[in-house]
Amino acid sequence: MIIEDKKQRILKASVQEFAKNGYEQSSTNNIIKEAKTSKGLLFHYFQNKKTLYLETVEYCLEQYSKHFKEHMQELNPDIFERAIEIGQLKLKLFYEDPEMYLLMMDALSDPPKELKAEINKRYETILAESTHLFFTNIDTSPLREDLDQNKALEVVFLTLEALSNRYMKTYKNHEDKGLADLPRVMKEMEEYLEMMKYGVYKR
Amino acid sequence: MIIEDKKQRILKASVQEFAKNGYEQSSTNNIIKEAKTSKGLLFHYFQNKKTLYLETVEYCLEQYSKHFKEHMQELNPDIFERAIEIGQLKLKLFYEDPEMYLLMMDALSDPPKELKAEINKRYETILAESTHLFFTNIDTSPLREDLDQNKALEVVFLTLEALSNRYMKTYKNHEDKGLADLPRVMKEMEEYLEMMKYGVYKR
Amino acid sequence: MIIEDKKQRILKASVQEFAKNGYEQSSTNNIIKEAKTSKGLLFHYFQNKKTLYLETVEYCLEQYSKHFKEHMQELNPDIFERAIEIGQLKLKLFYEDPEMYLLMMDALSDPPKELKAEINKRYETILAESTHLFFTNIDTSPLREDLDQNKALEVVFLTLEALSNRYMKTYKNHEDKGLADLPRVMKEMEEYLEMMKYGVYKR
Amino acid sequence: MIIEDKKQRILKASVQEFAKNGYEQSSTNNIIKEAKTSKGLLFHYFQNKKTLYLETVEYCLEQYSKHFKEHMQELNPDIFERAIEIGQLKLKLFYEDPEMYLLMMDALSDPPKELKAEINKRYETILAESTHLFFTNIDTSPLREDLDQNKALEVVFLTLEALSNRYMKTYKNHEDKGLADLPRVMKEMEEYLEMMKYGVYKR
DNA sequence: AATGAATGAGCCTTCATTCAT
DNA sequence: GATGAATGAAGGCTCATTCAT
Repeated sequence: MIIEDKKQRILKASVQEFAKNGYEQSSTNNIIKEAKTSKGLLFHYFQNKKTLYLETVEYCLEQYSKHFKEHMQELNPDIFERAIEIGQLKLKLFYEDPEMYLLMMDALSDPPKELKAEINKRYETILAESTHLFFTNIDTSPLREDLDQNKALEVVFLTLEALSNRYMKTYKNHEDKGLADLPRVMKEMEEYLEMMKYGVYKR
Repeated sequence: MIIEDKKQRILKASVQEFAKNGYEQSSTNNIIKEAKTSKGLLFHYFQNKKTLYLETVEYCLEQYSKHFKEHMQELNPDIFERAIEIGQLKLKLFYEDPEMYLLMMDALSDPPKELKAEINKRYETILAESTHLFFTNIDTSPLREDLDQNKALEVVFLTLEALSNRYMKTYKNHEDKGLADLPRVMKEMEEYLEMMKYGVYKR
Repeated sequence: MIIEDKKQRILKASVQEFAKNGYEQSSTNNIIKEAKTSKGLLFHYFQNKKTLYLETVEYCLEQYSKHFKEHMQELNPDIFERAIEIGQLKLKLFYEDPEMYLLMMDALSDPPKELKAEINKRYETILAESTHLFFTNIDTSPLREDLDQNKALEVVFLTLEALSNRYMKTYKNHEDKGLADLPRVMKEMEEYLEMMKYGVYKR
Repeated sequence: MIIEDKKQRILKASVQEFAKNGYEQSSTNNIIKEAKTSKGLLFHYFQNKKTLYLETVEYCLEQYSKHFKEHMQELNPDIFERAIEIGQLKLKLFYEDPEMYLLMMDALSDPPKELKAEINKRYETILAESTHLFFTNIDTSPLREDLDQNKALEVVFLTLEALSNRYMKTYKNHEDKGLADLPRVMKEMEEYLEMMKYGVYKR
């Protein structure tokens, strides 16, 4: 703990810096200033910027999945209920530490091209698992029978993603970094999912 | 024409560089190398990197809206038909010059921090107009009456955006820069929109 | 006249720019912007920056000595009266066009080292003449006999110079470029010279 | 000592470069070439050119006032004796390290526009003190009673300054950088002051 | 006469990384 | 483990000057 102090501080500072500025635009100088430590030490623990980024992302992911597992209840077989539950959980985690969440998302969905190969290779299992989590053991009986079932499930997934992207972009664009109130956002999410459920047109 | 030669080449090279690397990570060195011209000339035409970026984006937007207007048919009052038409048109424009399209999108949706204010100010009208284009004179009679109508329309818009984002990301992530075949993508888009229309659950 | 229009404008703009920023720090870009003409023309009339500077200084000197001769009265044989007259005249010329005066002084007393040789060679006659003007046909009879006469005269010259330097520096340091009122400055000058007088004159 | 080696060398080289070329015209490239070190190190110690200049001037001033205090004797109450003593001391210091002295003088009397505000603020106390040193505890009894006493003292100060300016300019203009022999210059200074003396003193 | 396109050297500054202590 | 001195390549940008038109 005490011995890990400095390394921890570097990691924490890295989360902030990378989340704010992205990989290339982040500076190890800023990081050590924020972490109140020295250049040498940073490169002693993490051989180079790449490694630092990779381990920072790894650190975020560990935190994330630890919390995720803690709060994860039994999965609801109804795709919409499940989407709401997962969406709510993600929102809660985002609220707890927005920078950590943002960095993780950014790293996974739009990694620095220098590291794309490495990151993709490293996390394809995780990504697959998390997708699996969403789609597995779904009760497909309420689905319209004339639809390609995979596509039907996927459109729910897609909508959830779109909402989350939009919300995160809103957060990033605001200077004050204030968070919209959680219940309102959850409400909105449910409304949109509801429309997916039964469509927007009369039959 | 001949006189504008070099300036054009700088602009073209800028589109490529900025689309590929983003604002900060792009290098004027790369641009002049690509445009086969000199540092001095670049800064003779464009006072600084900011201006170069701004004018490059402007150039993309002009090209885009010129083509857009050319191909724009009369707007269909049915929201889904309209979404399909607009979606198809955007896809076609994207196919014609993907980098130009990407840069424009990037600049508008996630501008470099340093230029955010300027870009937002400059294009808020355009953005408003293009949103207006989507939502104006829609026949709302087929919409379910128990829904908030604005939200209903918006969810269609959101879905279209989500699909387009996903598709663009796929393009960007592929090294070979091959384009998926157009008809297939259009087909997919229609399927997803269809699900929005009547929902994914039985009634 | 009309044909010389542009050349004149370049010259005028050069006076301003060189007076404000000195030789090296001045930019031909600023000059053509101020003169509302083109790069090409500047280098057509004046082959290079050096020549431009030299001719600008020459232009100032011509203006200066033209005015000087116009207003020059018969020289008073009393060294103090003469100092006052010359001092007043210089002050008046400075008031008429401060930048022109400043540039000229600067060029002669502290030329850009690249041009030092050239300027010194070109103006040593003028400098000699102007010094001669001060010292020639002085009535030395009131001077204390125990003094080296040349030194006695020179100390008057030196005092005049010191006052003028101090005044010019004051002008340059003020942002607003306001000029102290002329009569007050002349009064001050006379007071200082008066003190000198009893030092070098018999009683 | 050993550890400060490179920083010292940069400082020394800066004194030379800035004294020779002035602030804007000096190049950090020249400085590192002279100091036989690297670009990176210069900006590691001094964040930017401004800071480098400021710290270089500071360094000169420290050296100067250290030496000044060391050699300063009790102040003579006679204004001319005091002027001679101070003049001699300054001359000696100038002889010991002309570039250092020149840079300091230049920075205080004609600072780079960009830094004028900062320098003035930083050194107004020093300037005030050094002026105070000249004028404090003067025996005014030998002064002519018909004169404004402050002006009388000031004219002595002004003369000393004028002489020193002239001498420094002579030094700067000579390519060979040879120094006129010290005793001769001191002699000359005394002669000029002597002439002043009878102007402001009673007989 | 008049324009401004075109050039490349040079400017200050930032950066990730290495290494001696 | 911990520091920060040291490096040089690369960044955006300015400059005087030339030249085709």
